[in-house]
Amino acid sequence: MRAAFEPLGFAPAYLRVSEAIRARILRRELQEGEVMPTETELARQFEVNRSTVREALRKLESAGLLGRRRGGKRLVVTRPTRESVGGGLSQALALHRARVVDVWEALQAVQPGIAAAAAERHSAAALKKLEEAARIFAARDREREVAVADVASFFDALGEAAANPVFNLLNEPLLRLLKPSLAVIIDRVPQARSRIEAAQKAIVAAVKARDAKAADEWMTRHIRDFRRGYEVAGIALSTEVGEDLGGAPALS
Amino acid sequence: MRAAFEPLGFAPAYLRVSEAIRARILRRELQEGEVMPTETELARQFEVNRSTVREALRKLESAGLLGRRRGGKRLVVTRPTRESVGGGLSQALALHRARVVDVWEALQAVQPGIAAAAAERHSAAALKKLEEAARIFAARDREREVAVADVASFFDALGEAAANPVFNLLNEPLLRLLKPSLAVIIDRVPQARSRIEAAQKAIVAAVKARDAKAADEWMTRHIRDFRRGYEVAGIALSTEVGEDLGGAPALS
DNA sequence: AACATGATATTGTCCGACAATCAGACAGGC
DNA sequence: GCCTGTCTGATTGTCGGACAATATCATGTT
Repeated sequence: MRAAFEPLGFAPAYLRVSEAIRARILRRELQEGEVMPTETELARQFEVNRSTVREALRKLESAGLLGRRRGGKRLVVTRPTRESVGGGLSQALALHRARVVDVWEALQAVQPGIAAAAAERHSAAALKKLEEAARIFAARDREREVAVADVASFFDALGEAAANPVFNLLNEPLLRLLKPSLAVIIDRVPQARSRIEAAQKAIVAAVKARDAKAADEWMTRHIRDFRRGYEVAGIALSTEVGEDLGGAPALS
Repeated sequence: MRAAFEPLGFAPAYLRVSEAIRARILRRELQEGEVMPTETELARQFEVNRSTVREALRKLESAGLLGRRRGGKRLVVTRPTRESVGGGLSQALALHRARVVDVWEALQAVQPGIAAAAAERHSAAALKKLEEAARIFAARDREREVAVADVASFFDALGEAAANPVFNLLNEPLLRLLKPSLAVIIDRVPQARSRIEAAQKAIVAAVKARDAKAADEWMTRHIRDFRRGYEVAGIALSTEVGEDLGGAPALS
């Protein structure tokens, strides 16, 4: 009995519908921004009930392939945003019991490469944004948790400067998971702000000078510093990263 | 007119239901493996119609938080698999017009770190799997596209050896996107197999010796070799990675 | 204990209905 | 000309009920 039979794949209608639409989106037959036909029309075309269509649409919606304009009613073809992808990924990581040290390690692996890439091929506009991000963090020295968001912005800007969508998408979830613990660090470690500021300045300089090697090294040091931060702040490296549940339950 | 008004956030019922369930899963009040109440029961508890509940469930299903056992009817709480997360991410990357060079660059950034981590703290079992993966690739010298899957397995095994869920989840989508072009390389570049084999051997040795630095370096070289492969195989680095649409439309 | 059997529960799908509201047209007032 | 109010139609969100197919479970049989 060498070859056991696969259960023959009957998929329920709502899945087949959603796959059909998904395929057309990925094949770019449905372009980004295009408004979808109405539910009734889709039901007519697929020859299924509207309820069935709606179930299919919900799947695509939460995959980030369909969305709607602010306050809009009709669905439009969308390409998954950093947020939607990042949300899914960080949620998954939370459930996989990822620890801060795991996230840190990933950052350690990824960020230097991003910095190097950014140094090599940033555009003028991207550089401007990066400098701006660094400036903002440096300026608002007295604010509270806004600083955390500013740090994230810096990494984001760097990711954009690297002009690599892969980096951009990978960045988002890591930063999201980093934020809570970073907030603690900034609260508890007095010198954290100045160290971060210094690192950002150095990185910006390296990027500006298109010195990939220097950018890489500074970033490596920067991330290593975070680890020191954890220790000084008394955050156990084996703490599990928890999803900030209750985050933005989607706006109609 | 300093403060513009936020649109007040009314969310439709199916979203509120899905968020409610999601929150309880993330908060671990619903444990992995637990079977969900029936749709009718949920409808009763939330005081909405069953259709509404179903739409909510479809969302969670495609987020990978709910799934069902092989041929099962009831939904069970699941934690997103590598495949489900990877599918979403690689799909997003395809739509973001990521190019092979982008994916390659990300690999270049991530893999050496993974190799180093694997060297530092692999378990005996993980090492065994890694060696096994390398052995399989080396052995099946005459097979066709299975080789590609074997390469992926090697990276997978390495990711597992690194014992970091973040690495594991990041790995998956990158490998998935790499596969098609890797197949072309193996087809067109005669020496590709032996070079990969050699690199794998070296990496395994470094990991076994718990020599993080060597593992890092060999992996760096290994990935760089892929780039050479692209050039020799005549694959333009600016080729867009395309999702293999039609892949496993989900099995009932 | 393993297995066949039948009753029950549950999902997948359909139909039809209605309120809310979004989009666009249209008219009136400043 | 631009803003406001009003109207109409189209579309979504939600509901209730229905039914076939089948997974689940308790039961009885060997």
